[in-house]
Amino acid sequence: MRRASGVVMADLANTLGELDLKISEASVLAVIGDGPGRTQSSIGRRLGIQRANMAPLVAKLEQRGLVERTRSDGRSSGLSLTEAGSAIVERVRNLISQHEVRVFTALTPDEHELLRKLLAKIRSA
Amino acid sequence: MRRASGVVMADLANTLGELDLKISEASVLAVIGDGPGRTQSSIGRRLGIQRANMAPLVAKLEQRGLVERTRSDGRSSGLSLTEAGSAIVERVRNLISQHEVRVFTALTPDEHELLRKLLAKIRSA
DNA sequence: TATTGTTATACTCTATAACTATA
DNA sequence: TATAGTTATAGAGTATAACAATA
Repeated sequence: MRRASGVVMADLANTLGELDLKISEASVLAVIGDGPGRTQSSIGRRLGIQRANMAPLVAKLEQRGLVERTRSDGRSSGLSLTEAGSAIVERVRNLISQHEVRVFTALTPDEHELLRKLLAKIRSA
Repeated sequence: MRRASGVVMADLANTLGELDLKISEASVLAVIGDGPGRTQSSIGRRLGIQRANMAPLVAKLEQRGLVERTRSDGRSSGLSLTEAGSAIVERVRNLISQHEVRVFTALTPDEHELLRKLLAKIRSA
């Protein structure tokens, strides 16, 4: 499992490198795109990224002008995509689609779907 | 996939920690147990560990008295388990069995087997 | 020329601890 | 007390480059 994951992640990392994004960064952007306004802690919990590691990650995305913070609370901000952020997320989604057909070409759609379900069972066990 | 792998590997690392072994170290010991006499480069190729990273790993196992080298070539040695090494490999195999039932408890044996096959397809694609 | 073992090095990912400010 | 953000730090895993000795 570790090695299959390694193969897939290496291809994904390579693909996203084209946009100068790490997998974790692209994931965060995608989550913000799905539903703006979440705090970085909340996004971290959803993605399994720790608070401590979200801080520099989000700071970098903000510095690149992809994400902006809107103060919601004295201690937290809701995150949303800038125009540039929305544009890059669209490109991310396209690249991920290409990546998926490339990596899962050895599997039928049914097998792909089954794999997702089996992995989800393990993740939540 | 990355996160499912993370869950499994975290449990395995924790389990093997009882023997003060990393996953990579236990893997190397198991491969040597399966067929003594291989060189460390050969073992590295089989496990996807680079030559450069095998050196300190094997040196550590040798220092712990688990592995010994038998000069085969002017530049390489065949690796085999010491008595202590054989003993620990047996404990490793038991711990891995326990780990597998624990982690794959959410899957039926058929699903477990299917998962193995799907992952193997991706690995070699 | 190619391979083995080795050292040094660096980057990523992940994890914990501790601190501040706020709820 | 609990939560959000932050900083610093440490442990793994993984990767490349370079070298000596040997095939």
